[in-house]
Amino acid sequence: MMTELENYIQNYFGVNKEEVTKISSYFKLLHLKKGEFFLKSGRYSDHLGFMQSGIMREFLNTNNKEVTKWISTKGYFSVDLASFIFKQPARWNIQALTDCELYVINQKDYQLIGQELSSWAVLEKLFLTKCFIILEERIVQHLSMSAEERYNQLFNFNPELFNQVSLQYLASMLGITPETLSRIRKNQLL
Amino acid sequence: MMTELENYIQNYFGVNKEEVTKISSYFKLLHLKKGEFFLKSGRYSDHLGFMQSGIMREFLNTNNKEVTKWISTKGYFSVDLASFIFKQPARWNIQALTDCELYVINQKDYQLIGQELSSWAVLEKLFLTKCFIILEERIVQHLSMSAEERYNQLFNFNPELFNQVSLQYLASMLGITPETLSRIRKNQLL
DNA sequence: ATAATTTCTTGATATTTGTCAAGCGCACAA
DNA sequence: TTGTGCGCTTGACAAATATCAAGAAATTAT
Repeated sequence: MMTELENYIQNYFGVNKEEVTKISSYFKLLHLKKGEFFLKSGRYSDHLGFMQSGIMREFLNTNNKEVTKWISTKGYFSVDLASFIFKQPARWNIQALTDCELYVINQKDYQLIGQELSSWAVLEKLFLTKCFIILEERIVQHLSMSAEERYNQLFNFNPELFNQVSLQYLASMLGITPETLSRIRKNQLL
Repeated sequence: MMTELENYIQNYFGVNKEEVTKISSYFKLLHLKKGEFFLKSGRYSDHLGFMQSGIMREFLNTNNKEVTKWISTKGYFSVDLASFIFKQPARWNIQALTDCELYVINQKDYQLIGQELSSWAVLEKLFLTKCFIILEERIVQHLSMSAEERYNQLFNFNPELFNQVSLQYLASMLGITPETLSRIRKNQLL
């Protein structure tokens, strides 16, 4: 049976089975208990994670406010990209909201893949571009949509999230207060 | 004398002179008159541009609203990344607000660089990551800052912009109306 | 099961931001 | 010069969202 990671690489990047196996062999399975941190702000993000199961939250603290940037579920990569690539101290906290299974690769092995797999540069490019596009889409949403529209967008994209994750975190990720989210949701019922 | 592009590659990516010259030889200088489009939404973004001089605006139209994503000046790359990398129709319009000088490279030559320069994969990774980080920072701003705070951030980062670019575009880029920007600026004087 | 704690909802109110309409000022053209 | 148009500002008002406080609901711990 294939892991989520293998599925992802094969489907998203269109890589053949052999290479998929090769790539995924560099990753190791990591279990995180609910509440544990995959990364703490200020540390170095020296592992790239890919989520097999569970839910994680990426957030930071800034002028007394906690900002949730993203909720990751099955099929997402999890890393502080700036820290991982540029070897700076991490800005983000990444915490498990439930027990999680992650496939992780460390910096060193990540470098190794690049040396051993000629096709890796292309995959890496696609991966980074995808990360960029996701953020770009969110910027557009903030520049052109109301809180309610952003909520609908997120809800339609991933309704289950709202049963699995504390609403305060989703509110923060949408850039609104929990009270406003509560009222928007009430509105949607009418 | 070095071009902005060569400066950028050398300083930002820490590449030696020889490689810098090699890389920049793939780029060709392109002149754009004020008002001309470097890219139109729906077309394919088959050129990556690097700005030597002038100002360009990246925007799209969505439900009767024009959204300005970014104003590019000297030292910025200009491209619809999703279109350039994934070969999709472009989402963004890129238009010259003033006469512009761009160093451009087409898809084919871009591929070639990768094949001829072993170090290219690393540079590409850094480039894409930088693009990502810029957007990530903007997301954080929208999740945690008021319109006025975002204005101050942008103004402190690049005050000249407000003398060179129509305020309505800067308002759009900040995610606010021109009226609100006008009032914020009035406030700042007191 | 019960108590304790946290999260969610609701109401009242304040603040921020948007909308619409009018007027001002500057640039450019006839 | 004198319009003409466009972008910017201002005012009055409306809508969206935040804040604060209280209570209800859900979750967690004892």
